[in-house]
Formats: sequence, C-alpha cells, structure tokens
Amino acid sequence: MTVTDLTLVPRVEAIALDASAPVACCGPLTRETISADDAEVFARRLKALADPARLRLVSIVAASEGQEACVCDLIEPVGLSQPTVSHHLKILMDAGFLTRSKRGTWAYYKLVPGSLDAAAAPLVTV
Amino acid sequence: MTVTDLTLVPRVEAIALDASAPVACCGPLTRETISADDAEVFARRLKALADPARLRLVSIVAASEGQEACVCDLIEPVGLSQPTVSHHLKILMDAGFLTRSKRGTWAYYKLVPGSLDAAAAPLVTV
DNA sequence: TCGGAACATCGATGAACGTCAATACAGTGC
DNA sequence: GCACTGTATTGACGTTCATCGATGTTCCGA
Repeated sequence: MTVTDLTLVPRVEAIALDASAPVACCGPLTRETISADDAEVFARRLKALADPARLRLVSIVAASEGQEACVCDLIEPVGLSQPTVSHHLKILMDAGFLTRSKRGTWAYYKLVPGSLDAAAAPLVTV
Repeated sequence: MTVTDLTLVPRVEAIALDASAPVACCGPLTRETISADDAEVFARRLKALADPARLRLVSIVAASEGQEACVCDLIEPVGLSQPTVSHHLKILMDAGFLTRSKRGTWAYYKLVPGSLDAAAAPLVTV
C-alpha cells in the first residue's frame, strides 16, 4: 500500500452519520400526518431493523457486556455465513444503530445508546 | 349458559380477538437475546411498516377523526394509484395495524388501538 | 334492470434484497 | 520477509417487493 492511496477515498457520509446523538425523525404518527420526506427517513430506519437476522444481531449485541460484541461471537448464534453477517452489520451501522471499533484483528460492534428508542419514538403515543 | 359450557369454552375466541388486543411478540431487545421465532414475528411487523407509502397511510388514518379514514381520502395524499394503495392497506391490515369496515361502496380503514405501541415495545428500553 | 362508482384482485415488470462462494484486505506472530 | 487469522468486499443467483394497467366485484341510484 502506497501513501497516495490514503487521499483517494473521501468519506463524505461520515459527516452525515453522527451516530453519537440519535434523534427521532418526526413527531408521533398519530398526532399529525407525517411528511413525505420524514416518511422516507423513518422507513429507511425501520427497514434496517425489519429482518430476523439483523434483529438477532442487534439483540445479541445489546444484551452483551457493555452492549458490545465481537463479530466472531455473532456468526455462530445467527447461523449465517461470515460474509452475510458482515453485510448485515454494515447495514445496521449505516442506519446508525451500531458503531464499529477494530481492536487488533477483531472488530467489535457496539449499540449506539438511544438509537433503538429514537427509532421507536414516532410509533409510541405517549 | 349451562354448567357444561364452562369446560367447552373454545380458545379460538382468544385468537379471533387478536386484532383488537395487540401484544408485544417479545421482551426488550436489550434485555436478553431474542429467539429466532420471535425475531421472525417481530421482523414481519416491522417490515409492514418499513415503507414510506405505508407509513404515510398509517399516519393519515391515525391522525383522522376517530382514527378512521376512507380509501377515497387516502389515494390523493400518497400520490399512488388506487390498486397500489389498496395493496398497501391490505398489508397493513394483515399485519394487524388496520381494520376495514365497508359502508356502502366506501371502505373505511381504522387504526387498531395500541398496535403501534405494541410494535414499538421491543425497541424501547424503559 | 342497467350504468356508474368505489374498491379489490390479477398479471406483469423492473428494482431491491438476502444469501453464499470466492477473493481481497488488514492485522499478528514467526 | 512469510504464513495465518479475522473481517470486509465482490460477483452472482434466486427471491421478494412496489408499482401499474386491466379486469372483477359489490353496491347504489335512475
């Protein structure tokens, strides 16, 4: 790997993905009609969770010590291939539910605090 | 009601009341790992909501008088064809979020009370 | 009885999705 | 340097999904 390689990959989306402060996209659905744009945003979040494998991954991570788990501990429980698990984890990360931190050769995925509550917020009536 | 009736009360009634008494499929995801079966059920519900058009339909119905709306009042706001709207409404009905009642040639869809809260329950940490 | 209106269903089509095998990449230890 | 291990990416394939036009079905009024 050469030095010039570093400048070739601009991660523009890193700015938009401030995963440290999850926010509800909109008010309660029962209060007033959701806008088309908000519906798009909210649907994208729900779609990231609307898969059995991803729900299990989030659940395993969330129920782990420090709400953090290694990929190597996730493959066997969900019963899927390693590339598929990695694929799902990426989707959950892009949606703002998980963050990744590499420690040595291992990758640890951590639940973003409050992200699940923020995703559920528009559904609850309270 | 005779005495013998007591022993013959069919449990089918409880199933029939399912639509009017929504129940969370599982405990909080953060408490303990969700089972494969519960993940399947929960994912199916989320998938029914994870679409911009369906979110808008639910929102319009939920924000209407008596949380009820006619199909004729739903087509124009979402900007989709009538068959497509009918298709989405069926999905929301099958998932237990809406109920339908025909009055004359009109069909009124009503939000099932508590169904949205029940769907969001596994996500909130409380 | 007939025509029209409101809604559901059918059939087709293009896009998105979940999955895996193969491969590439990045660290660790020798 | 080299081999090995853990993880991400790529390419391909079958399935599911959202959408629409055409057609059915049900109900009401003339």
